[in-house]
Amino acid sequence: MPVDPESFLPLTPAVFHLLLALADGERHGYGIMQEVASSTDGQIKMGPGTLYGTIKRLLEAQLIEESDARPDPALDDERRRYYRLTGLGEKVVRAEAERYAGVVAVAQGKRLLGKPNPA
Amino acid sequence: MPVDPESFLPLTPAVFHLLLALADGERHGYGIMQEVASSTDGQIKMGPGTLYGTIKRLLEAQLIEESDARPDPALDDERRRYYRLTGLGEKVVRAEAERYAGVVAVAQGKRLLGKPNPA
DNA sequence: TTCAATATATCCGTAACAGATACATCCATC
DNA sequence: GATGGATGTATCTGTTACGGATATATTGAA
Repeated sequence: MPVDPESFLPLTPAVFHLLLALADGERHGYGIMQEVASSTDGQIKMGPGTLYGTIKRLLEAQLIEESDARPDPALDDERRRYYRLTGLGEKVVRAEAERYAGVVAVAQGKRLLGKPNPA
Repeated sequence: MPVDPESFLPLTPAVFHLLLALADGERHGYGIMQEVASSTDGQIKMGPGTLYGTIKRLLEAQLIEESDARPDPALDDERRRYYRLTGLGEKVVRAEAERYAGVVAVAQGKRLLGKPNPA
């Protein structure tokens, strides 16, 4: 067991949201910003300072890596740099998601929330 | 509508865990520390620096207030200072809990988590 | 051609975090 | 009665993350 994903927890909100944005496929920086904003319904807006600073730290920690893969050249933009989760990054984001679920369960136990909607 | 609870969001993790610890009744500082540790299964450990600094800021923001109420004198300790949520504090912690639930739903949508356990 | 949106990147002030330190009391044990 | 660990509050301070401002350039629509 080389690295324990749990040792990265808890993640800062910026780190978690960034990893979460990459959880369903690679994206470029600006696309991460948009995904965070849209998936949180505009509640979280990551500015460029937070975005690129966090990307740099996540690259160093090897939770994400840059990708050479390019989408359909017709849709591409030369300036873009694409990133994806590493294997470790995926384990970490999953562990943090589970921690979040645990916190939500605590909040439910204290009757701050309605019971989960089994839709 | 004097103050919008949403305007406090997102809370920092320390603030959220502290408010959550008070959500089911008043506690003293040290008791908050213990509740945070036990409710998160030891994953979150709040040291005294974070604890008392955060309490001070939450008092100023009027999300919590000090309580004069004393439990059974036989079980009490003179040194303790008890805190409880204000009406605003409760609205804020509920709003943040809902935001957390939303993030968990996003993680579920990206298949990072099993479906919620309808136990 | 003009302008907003896209796209990446750095700089830096502010604020939160978190460990170290301090000090006192309570309580169980020897 | 002494000792020591847990309880309890509080401050100080170094480190770090955050986040707005700024810079620069390209794309694409009007």
